[in-house]
Amino acid sequence: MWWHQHNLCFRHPIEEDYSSGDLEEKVATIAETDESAESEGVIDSHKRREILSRRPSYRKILNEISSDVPGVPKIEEEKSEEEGTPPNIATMAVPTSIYQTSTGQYIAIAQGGTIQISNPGSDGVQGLQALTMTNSGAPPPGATIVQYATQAADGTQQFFVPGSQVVVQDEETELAPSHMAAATGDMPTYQIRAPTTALPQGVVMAASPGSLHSPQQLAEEATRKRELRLMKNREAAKECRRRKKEYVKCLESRVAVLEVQNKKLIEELETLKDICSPKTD
DNA sequence: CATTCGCATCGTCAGATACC
DNA sequence: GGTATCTGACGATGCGAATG
Repeated sequence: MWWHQHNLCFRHPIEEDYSSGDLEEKVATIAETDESAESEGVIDSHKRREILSRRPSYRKILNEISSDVPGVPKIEEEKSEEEGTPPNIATMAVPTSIYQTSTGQYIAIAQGGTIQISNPGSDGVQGLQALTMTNSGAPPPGATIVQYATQAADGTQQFFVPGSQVVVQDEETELAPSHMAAATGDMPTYQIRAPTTALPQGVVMAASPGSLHSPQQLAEEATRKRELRLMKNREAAKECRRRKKEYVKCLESRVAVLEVQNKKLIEELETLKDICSPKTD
């Protein structure tokens, strides 16, 4: 029943990257066979159009599915990064801030001054590297942060962290022991430095709220807000696509189940026909 | 080897929807 | 009603296979 209702909701004039429209139609056809098209004519055209125009989110749809149908996995709220923590970072401090660099690396700054850096290409925070800052502390009041990194003129990577400091990736693995704990293997090493130059293009240091005065600061604030919005939307788009994939998978499995069910019913019907009208010859 | 094609993925925008 | 979130649409990019 739920499926029939959702099929009404799913019809959408234009499908996106994953054209699940055919699949949904297929499910609808099978479901109608399965449930004898009982709602046919029940919904008047106006109401139907209203329903068609509103498409609930994949999370909502799948969660409803999962509550109705045992075995259908639920889409978790924030599932990707928090849970499924790989064993190699199990002993690390819980990050309080996670930033992403322009190269796709993730930097997690934990309480106690631990910086965790994950390489791009790995899902979530796999491959995190722990770096302990000995000179880390609470950021000065009013100074907030920064989720950006840049390629410095000397080819090193710089990450900006709370406290107006810069995490600089060494070109050679040459560690500054007073600053960082030892990184193992061929992991890149990093140093905490005071920023030597003005912030690179694209890096915005946010001021504390209420301290914005000049048009330049207002513009910076606007830029920061935009970057934040874009970052959030980027993540939202990723999450949405993940949910859509899951949703399509769910539809596919539903199709498979209904096809088997349909086949069985047809066979049963044939058997009953044979029993009820035996051949005379 | 260069080009083309199809496909997957991503980032962004804009509009719809959900939430407070 | 304002803000946050979700998602369709679009364009860009990268990759592998097919083709000339």
